[in-house]
Amino acid sequence: MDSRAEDWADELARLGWSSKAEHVARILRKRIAEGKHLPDDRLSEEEISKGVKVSRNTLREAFRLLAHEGLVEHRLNQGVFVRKLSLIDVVDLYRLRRVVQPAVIRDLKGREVDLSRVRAAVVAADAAGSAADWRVLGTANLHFHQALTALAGSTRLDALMSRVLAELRLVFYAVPDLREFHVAYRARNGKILELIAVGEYVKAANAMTAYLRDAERDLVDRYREAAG
Amino acid sequence: MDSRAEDWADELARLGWSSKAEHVARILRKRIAEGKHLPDDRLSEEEISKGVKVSRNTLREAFRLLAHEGLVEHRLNQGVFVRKLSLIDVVDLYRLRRVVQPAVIRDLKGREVDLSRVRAAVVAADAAGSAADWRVLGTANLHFHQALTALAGSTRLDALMSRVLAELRLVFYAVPDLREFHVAYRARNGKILELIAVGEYVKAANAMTAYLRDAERDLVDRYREAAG
DNA sequence: GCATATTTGTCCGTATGTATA
DNA sequence: CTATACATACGGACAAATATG
Repeated sequence: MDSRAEDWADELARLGWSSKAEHVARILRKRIAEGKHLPDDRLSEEEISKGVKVSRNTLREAFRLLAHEGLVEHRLNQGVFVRKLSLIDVVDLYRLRRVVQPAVIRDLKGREVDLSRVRAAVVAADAAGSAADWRVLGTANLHFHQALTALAGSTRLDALMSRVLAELRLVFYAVPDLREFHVAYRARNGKILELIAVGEYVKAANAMTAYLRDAERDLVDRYREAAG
Repeated sequence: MDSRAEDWADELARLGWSSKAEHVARILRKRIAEGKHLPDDRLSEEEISKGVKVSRNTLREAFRLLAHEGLVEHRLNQGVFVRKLSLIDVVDLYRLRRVVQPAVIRDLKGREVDLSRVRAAVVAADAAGSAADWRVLGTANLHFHQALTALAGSTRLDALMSRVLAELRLVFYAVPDLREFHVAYRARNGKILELIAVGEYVKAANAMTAYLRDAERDLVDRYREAAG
């Protein structure tokens, strides 16, 4: 995509520490999430290493990290590309979500739950409804699901869902206009939250299952007609 | 741990394909699983890069991969160490398993399932019962759970469980003698399999939940008295 | 507490192989 | 088919941090 020098400037500004490779990975992760690099874009080693001012060796370390997360793809001797997910990937992602997410809800029984973050995500989604960019709404919806799985209280599960939703965002970018899609499912998120709030965990879990099934079918259909 | 030259020879023998960094990562992953590098061992860059005959830069890429999987740990300016899991990690791992694994079983309802791989793992565990090394038995038990989650049919879920169980193996190495532990739970694996085989998915899922709860408590207790 | 040796973190130059115009 | 561009991998270099005596 773009690669003007000033484009990197602000990312470079806050050089919070960790290893340089992690830091660069974080920058790229964010840029991909924001759609600055779209699926199938090549991430040139030279261009980016110049942009973030790290050596190519260090940059390659960062690429490995992202490749491992499934955000970028290594094609041997061709470099790394922003991943373009196949239909198989979409199905796989939803299959995983249908296992994990309803289970998280079901397991809330008997525990005290703090729904504030979940509620905040729903509110944000409502607010984003009028926004021009559907990506804002899409992101809010993803936050809802992220916050929901966080209720399980496992950092590893959080990390998993974070990566799953990041991959899903790549799907969003590979499909033309998803405004309608995100709007349609926003309401259902709110319903699920309400069921949880009143302790109807089984119903909530079932609603989640149904939601995931419908969203998958919908997305698959759109994906099919978009590319192939 | 050990680092004699001939020790690397056989790993080097089959230079199956992929990038060199991936290949080195595979070797190290295997060596760690086999206990050749124990928790808290330092993995010297120079030593290993000499051993597998790759440059330090390439080795560092491999380290990043393993660090990302949680098998090794980067300590700034001290290098990478085989990860030593804390009690918090153990709890986190089991919390995740208690969400995912029973859910996988519950979702088998209405689908045709091929239990051959699961059955094979149980058989292997039985066979390993008389083996001198409890690690063989422990590995067989882990294979059982891996095969079970594979029934969900999601490659990402497989990858997740693969990493979770690899981390769990690190816990095993950090605790003195787990022979008794593994023997105790082998039987319960078999019971779960039988319940699944006759289509009693809910009972099987509950059995899995109970198993995970007991195993966690047991492991945590042993871990406590072992180190701290 | 200090000085030295060791090891990591980072970068560069370069040689080789691979894909694409 | 050749040329070009690029990724892969290597080895060397140096500063900075750490471990050791």
